[in-house]
Amino acid sequence: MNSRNMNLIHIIRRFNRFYTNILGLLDKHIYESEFSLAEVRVLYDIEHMEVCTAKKLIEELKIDPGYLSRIIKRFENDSLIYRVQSPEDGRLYYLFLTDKGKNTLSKLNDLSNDQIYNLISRLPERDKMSVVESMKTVENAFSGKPIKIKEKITIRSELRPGDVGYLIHLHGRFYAEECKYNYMFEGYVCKTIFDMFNNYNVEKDRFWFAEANGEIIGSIAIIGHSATRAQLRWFILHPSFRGIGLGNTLLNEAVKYCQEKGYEQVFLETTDDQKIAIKMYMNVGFKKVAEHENKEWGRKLIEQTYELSLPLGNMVSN
Amino acid sequence: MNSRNMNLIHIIRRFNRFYTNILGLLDKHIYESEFSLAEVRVLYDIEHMEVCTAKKLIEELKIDPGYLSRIIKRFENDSLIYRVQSPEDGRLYYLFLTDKGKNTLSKLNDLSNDQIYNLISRLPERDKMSVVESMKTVENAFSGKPIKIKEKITIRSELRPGDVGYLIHLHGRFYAEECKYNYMFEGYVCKTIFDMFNNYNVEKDRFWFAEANGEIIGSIAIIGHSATRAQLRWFILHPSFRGIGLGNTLLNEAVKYCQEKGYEQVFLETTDDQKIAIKMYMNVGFKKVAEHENKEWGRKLIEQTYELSLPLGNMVSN
DNA sequence: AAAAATAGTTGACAAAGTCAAATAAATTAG
DNA sequence: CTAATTTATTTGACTTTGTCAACTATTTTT
Repeated sequence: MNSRNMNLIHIIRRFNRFYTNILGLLDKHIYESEFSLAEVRVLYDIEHMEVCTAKKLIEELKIDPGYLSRIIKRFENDSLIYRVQSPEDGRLYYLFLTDKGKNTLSKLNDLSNDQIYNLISRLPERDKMSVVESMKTVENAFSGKPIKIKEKITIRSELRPGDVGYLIHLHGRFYAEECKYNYMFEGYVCKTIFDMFNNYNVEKDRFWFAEANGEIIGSIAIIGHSATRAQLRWFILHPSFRGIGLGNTLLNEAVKYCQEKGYEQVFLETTDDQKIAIKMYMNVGFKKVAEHENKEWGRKLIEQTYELSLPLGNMVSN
Repeated sequence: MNSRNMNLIHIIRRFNRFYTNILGLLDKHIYESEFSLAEVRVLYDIEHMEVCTAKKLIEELKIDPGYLSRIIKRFENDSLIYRVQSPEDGRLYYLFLTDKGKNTLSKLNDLSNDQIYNLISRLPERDKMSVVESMKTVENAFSGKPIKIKEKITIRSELRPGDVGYLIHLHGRFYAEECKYNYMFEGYVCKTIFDMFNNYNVEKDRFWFAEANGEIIGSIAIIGHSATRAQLRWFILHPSFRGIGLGNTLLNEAVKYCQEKGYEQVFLETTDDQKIAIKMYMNVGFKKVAEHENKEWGRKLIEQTYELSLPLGNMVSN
């Protein structure tokens, strides 16, 4: 352990002492409630785990099984939670919050939020940003992975100022990082967006943005070209949020919209190296109808056009 | 409490849960020692306070007087500490570590250091630095010390993929928020970027990006139109980072570059509502040379052209 | 000199957490 | 198919940790 490391260690230890106090301060309201810290964490985890059993809580919270057992018993007596014995495995009991339990937790959450609000509200806006970014940095570094939690992702289809810029940013950044496209690609995306705006109409065109923590992490759009023909465009996902079904969710939203709007033909343009996206397109029924070479973006690529025919009257059948 | 704040609160709460676990992990070695966490903190504080009494420890550690009294008694029995009654005030007892106590604490410290070393040793050097910087940021913010924000901002003039997208994002977002421009403005910025890329040349064109926490929070660019004439474009600052001289820094960089490149005339286009920016432009010597009306972006605006003449041979005089 | 305040101590207690043994259901080995 | 083993949870007995109020000793205030 060299002296540089010792320096880091000292700073980290000081931070730990400091943050222990902050956490203590924030948890004080819990001491004033009828619940212990462990109990609140149990309530919280029951709410946030999809399937919750005592076993899982023991692992997650590193709590003593006997201790937990009694907490659960007390919660059940107070009808904050109820238990359902698993039909497949009689040893397991699934835990659920009752309405009363949800209510109680929600009040505790509100208190907790207030405490944190008090802590940060007096900070100038840019310091808030710095603090939050710093926390993300620490968390990412120590957990070894970018944070991704699917439940925190929201999808909205309203187009807001700044959205298309961010969309271009994502395209420029990740096509360069992953496919080695050059800067001309980002310029090309700018042009497609500009052209779109010249004909933009909320009645025929639609964007969807997936957001996590208030930041756009994915997008897709449908642009109408005629009453029956539309184009699917700008389908992209931040790499940290792939593989969790989010791409399919966006794609399905887009196709559903086409059906509802009565578009009979949807086409899209992509390049042959977008293997995963192409698989997803084909899964929902897109077929390749044309291809040609493109060298504009620093690599030799095959640009491909895919088309999806939507059966007329599909809406009626639903 | 608005939704932006709620987002911050969620991130902070997640960080708190996460860091509670980290702290728990780090404290585990203490559980394996013969001391409780409170006891270790008492030992630590006796060592680190110049003059230590029970009273001070009670205030510092927010520990129960009775509880502390017993801890001190035990420590004295184990001859980890010794007490000296104050000659001025017989109610006070000054607390000191014995050699044995110092030794014990030092071993505990070593354990603690090792734990932290394990935590950070597997991180790449860059991450270690950013973790430590982030911790300092959080600590400063919460302890009321203002964050020296300008120290955390870096300016780079290299154009990277994703940059112009983010630049468009900033324009779309903040011109809408602050000047009520409509979405067409963002489309217009896309077009200006696209046009620029069609003639982009690193020898004549240059971008500067101000970054805080790895995120772009400001930009400016110089685009050459001929050997002697250039345009200043895309000057924008995230509102949270205004008023700290950053705008002038960027503007000066841009003008300096023009001088170095031998541009004799620099012009820029803006709108009459950009009062603060215009003042900055005029401060460095820009003069209004033309104006005309523009209604494209949802408001009646006066578009203005400013021009700066750079004296020939200015470089020589330096 | 009496009353009030302060620093620390003590006893009685409650809350939080631990450990090992017990129970009940599932899985595996023979 | 039964016995042995494993797994999820529970229970009893216990320790540790932390709290509260009453107490002593000393100093400060009135």
